[in-house]
Amino acid sequence: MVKNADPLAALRIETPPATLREMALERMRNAIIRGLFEPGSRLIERTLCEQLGVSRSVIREVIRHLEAEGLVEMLAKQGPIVARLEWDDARQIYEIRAALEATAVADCARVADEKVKAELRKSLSELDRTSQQNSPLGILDATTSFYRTIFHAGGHTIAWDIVSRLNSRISRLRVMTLSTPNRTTSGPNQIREIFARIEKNEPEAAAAACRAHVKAAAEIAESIIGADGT
Amino acid sequence: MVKNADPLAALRIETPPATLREMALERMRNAIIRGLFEPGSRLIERTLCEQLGVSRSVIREVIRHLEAEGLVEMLAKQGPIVARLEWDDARQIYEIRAALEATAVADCARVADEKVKAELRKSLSELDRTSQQNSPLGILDATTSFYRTIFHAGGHTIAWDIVSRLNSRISRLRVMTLSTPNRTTSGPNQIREIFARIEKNEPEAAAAACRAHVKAAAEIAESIIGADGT
DNA sequence: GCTCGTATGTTGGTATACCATCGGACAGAA
DNA sequence: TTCTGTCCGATGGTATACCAACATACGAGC
Repeated sequence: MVKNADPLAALRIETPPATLREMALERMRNAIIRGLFEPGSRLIERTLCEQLGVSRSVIREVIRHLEAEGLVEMLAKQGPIVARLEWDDARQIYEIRAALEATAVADCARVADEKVKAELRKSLSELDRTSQQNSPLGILDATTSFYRTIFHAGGHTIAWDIVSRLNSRISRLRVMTLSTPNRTTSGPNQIREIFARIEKNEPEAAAAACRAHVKAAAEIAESIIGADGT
Repeated sequence: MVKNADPLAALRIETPPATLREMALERMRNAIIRGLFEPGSRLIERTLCEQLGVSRSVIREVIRHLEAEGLVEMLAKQGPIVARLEWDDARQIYEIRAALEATAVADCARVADEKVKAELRKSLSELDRTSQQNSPLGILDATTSFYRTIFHAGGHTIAWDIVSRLNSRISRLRVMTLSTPNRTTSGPNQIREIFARIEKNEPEAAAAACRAHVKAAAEIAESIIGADGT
């Protein structure tokens, strides 16, 4: 009975996470988030089969998953389309984000040790790099990594799942928001402010900075979406 | 071009929402929420096929959906099982609920008109009836309907989706919580308190009452789960 | 010319077939 | 008795086949 002795744990052969379905899910989700498909455009199952090189069973199961995530809508008698985003939905999403992120940031500021702060600094430098390159997608990734650290530091794994999912629904909006001229500098500055408060372990101030950040993003988003109606 | 003239809207033939998949999804979700399957128990696809009278394709797509909802977990090389619930997850869920429900309740208290209040009263009387019958499932339904009204009144449809989904993940816990001896009376009393504040349009007080309600539920849940480790 | 009916192709819904892998039972050897 | 090798049933992963419903195009009839 030498089972699961800790020193032997390293021997474990990790199961390849490679079912076709999981790979296809990853690809599809990314494709939608990255904006490869227009919102409202139809997702023809057989076409996707060819594009991804898998069978319809796989595609259909992936679509079910994305449907539950809110990235795909089903039109009765017509099939799946890339989910459209009403401004009212986006507004709600920003509100929920503000609530959850502020809580997470505050908790993070309470417990953050040097290790967490170091990780956050790393994300920040990545943020600097990508924002100098004016790369919205890069900024998005860096911001995501910043917040992921914050949520996990405070033990808010479920809230992080929710926020991630909400973010993927407004990803297009976020990219447009980030492409706004002065946003390229103001966004990172606000995030730096959040970090500064976390660094000093000031929960309330950090949460306030976080709310301000989300609010600013929401306002830019509204001006964009109000203008073009997408 | 007489399309969509309002008076004619009633003529529209509603699409029967009846694809096998949707029906199966509903049944399966309910079965899990109602506790017909033990958490951790395996969901054998072919068995479910027979039980529901549909093919594996349908079952598998439903499982994909439930997986994304967090009601089902996939074990590599073993297949789907009913999701288990760690106390830490439940704790997080109660936290998130407290945040979202308090916000919704406050907003509802701001905008609630007589119509909303009447609806809430209806749910309350249903709550009375079911709690006198000592019917946990009935109490759950009435509570759900109470909160649904609140969330929709304040326009928080997305938050409602999230809360519903979270609640389904802790449904077993909720039922156990409601079965706690004094909970049968204390729960409804707290909800009545929330309503009283909404009725008087006192947002802050309503939110506070709501937080107290969720907190109490969480504490009972912790005592239960701490005791039996389920 | 306009309208309606019909044919056809596209598409999603559903069922089934095939395969690799895993787990346990069983048997044989040390 | 215990360990080990093998077999077989169970199970999920994947692919394919079939069907009904819808959309479009086209043609007949007014």
